[in-house]
Amino acid sequence: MKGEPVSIREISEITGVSVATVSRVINNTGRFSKETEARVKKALRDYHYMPNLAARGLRTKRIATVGVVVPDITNEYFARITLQVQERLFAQQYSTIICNTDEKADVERRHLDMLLAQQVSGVMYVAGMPHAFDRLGRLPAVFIDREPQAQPQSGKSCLIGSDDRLGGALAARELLEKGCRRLCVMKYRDDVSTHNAREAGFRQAAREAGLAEDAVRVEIAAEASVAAGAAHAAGLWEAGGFDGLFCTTDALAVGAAGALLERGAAIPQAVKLVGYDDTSLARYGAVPLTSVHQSTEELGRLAADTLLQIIEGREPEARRVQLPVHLVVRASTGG
Amino acid sequence: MKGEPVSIREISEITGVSVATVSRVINNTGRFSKETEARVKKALRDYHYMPNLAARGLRTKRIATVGVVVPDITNEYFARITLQVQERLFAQQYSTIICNTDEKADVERRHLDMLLAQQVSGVMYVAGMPHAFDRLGRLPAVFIDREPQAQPQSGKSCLIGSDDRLGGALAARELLEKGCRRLCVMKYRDDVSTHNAREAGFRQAAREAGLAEDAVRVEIAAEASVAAGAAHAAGLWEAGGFDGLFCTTDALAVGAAGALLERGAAIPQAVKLVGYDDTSLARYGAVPLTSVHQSTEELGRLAADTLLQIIEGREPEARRVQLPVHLVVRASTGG
DNA sequence: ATGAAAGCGCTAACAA
DNA sequence: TTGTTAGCGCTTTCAT
Repeated sequence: MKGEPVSIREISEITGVSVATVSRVINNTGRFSKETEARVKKALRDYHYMPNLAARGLRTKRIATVGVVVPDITNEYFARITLQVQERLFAQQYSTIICNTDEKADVERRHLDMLLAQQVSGVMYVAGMPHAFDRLGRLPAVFIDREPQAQPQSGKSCLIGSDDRLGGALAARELLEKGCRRLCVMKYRDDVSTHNAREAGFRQAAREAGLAEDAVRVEIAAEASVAAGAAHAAGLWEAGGFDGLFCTTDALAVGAAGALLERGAAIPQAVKLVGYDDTSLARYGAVPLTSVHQSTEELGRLAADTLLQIIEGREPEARRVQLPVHLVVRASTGG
Repeated sequence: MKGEPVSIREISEITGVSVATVSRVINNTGRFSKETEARVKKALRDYHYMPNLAARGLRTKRIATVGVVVPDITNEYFARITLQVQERLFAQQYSTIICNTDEKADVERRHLDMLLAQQVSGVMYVAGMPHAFDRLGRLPAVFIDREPQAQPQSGKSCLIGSDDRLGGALAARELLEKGCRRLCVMKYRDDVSTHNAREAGFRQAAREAGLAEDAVRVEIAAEASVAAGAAHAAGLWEAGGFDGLFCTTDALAVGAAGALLERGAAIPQAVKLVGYDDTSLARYGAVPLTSVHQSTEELGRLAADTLLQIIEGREPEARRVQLPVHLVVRASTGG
């Protein structure tokens, strides 16, 4: 089928026009007659010409590839965003190199070095932990979801997120409305902007509903896993109990649900539970989980478009976006 | 932090040796004195030299990048394999471009063209549907999980899979052992090698246990989704019922479980259910699901190593591998 | 042990 | 409208 790839020079020889003209036709730059255009295009097709992207990249110093840095691609929520970003960029003829950091700074650093060596034209951080910024320089970058601690000063970066405070508030209001008074928040780490904002929104809503400042207990989980959720929920329950629990991630909530049921705490009768991200675990889990839904489609789409705008030198529509979220109510708060 | 990237030529000027020698030191080829080596390496470090991969790729006609083609990265099973592959390749200094095809032939074709234009040194198909082979040519390729219909003749490709017949047989034996006699298989499509093998293994085991040839009903789902599983299970149930159902994918099984419970069919008392892939949905779903477990770690690791072997001209350890699978028994078959 | 120089495929001045 | 040419950063003969 496909022997050696044919180069622009061979097309030039075949058609009898110069390589420059062939290049012009390929890139639709400069001028050329309708007639040569037709001849060249025919040859391009007949010989299955494919541009050598390495050569083009070397010459132009930019390549239609962006890096996507994500902590864990097996996390459904991240995967959905990543997929959306990839599809959107692909539609604009960009390829994406997806890099999984496992939340490890040194892995992220190596990935970034590699992306820079590839001369990628931009980097998308999906829920990126704020690590290897020094490497980024003036490279166009868009951050989805999590806010980096130190914005690279270049002014070339944007933050596309959801309204996490609102998400936390929605969770609190749901629990309060369903009669809960002894509230807990189980959040993932203490240094992740989104999870902190969820907690803050939750507490504020609780305060506004008249609860005492210290009425909301907070538990911090080092991992966003089902196992961690179970362990922490067990601890909380034995340490005195509660009637409403907000977990800043569905996986934690699923773990909590399991541990609580095991201990005889009926959901939603004895304890009501709210998760975050509205993943399939929330929909199909043992206890259908009330959860805060973020639009991954919108997030990914907007982030991809914004990154392209920065790359192409246009002014991005917005440097800081907070998309709305909504609550999906299920059995874990009584339907 | 990071200004313009420094080139090999600048390092040459800084150290006073020729670019050729710098290149030799970088790639550890040819000869050079200990002394120049030290001087060059110091400069490399001091000035944060990063090779321009486009230039290198242009010159050597090969780039340490492979494409990974996957139908749906939001599928946990595929994501786990993909992640494993990516990590393994990354450890060997290869980057991966992950391409999501959504099972669409034209999307796959465009991805493949792009990968070829990038001059990737190989392609990994994760559960690839057998489409755009004509494009592949002699490019090293490894197929994980699904068998392509037309093997590219190059002899440059391998198939790394699990023992799907065994998986089907394990499912059948479990159902039979737990007393089921009216068996159904719900499988994903009719043209996917793995799912066909699962069905075949299931039927064979049923036969060997003395069931009549036509005692196993087969239902084909066009999508591997929870919704499709629910719809087909409902149809099957109303069409006459069964007491044992094997779904070739967990998502189908989860959907089936929901639909059956809705119709008053208790699991596992009235109906026993086996899924496939042992995803988190099986572990944490409404009905803990007995499921066939494949080692995604092993699959990904082996596939990555094999692809590298082919790329680097070594003889791959095996052209056709079938890894063992095992059954994880949970409540859906009575624990 | 090291250097000079060619050239990978392409784009972008500059010329004609 | 088209052609000529330089050169992107790197590796790799071929000299020395």
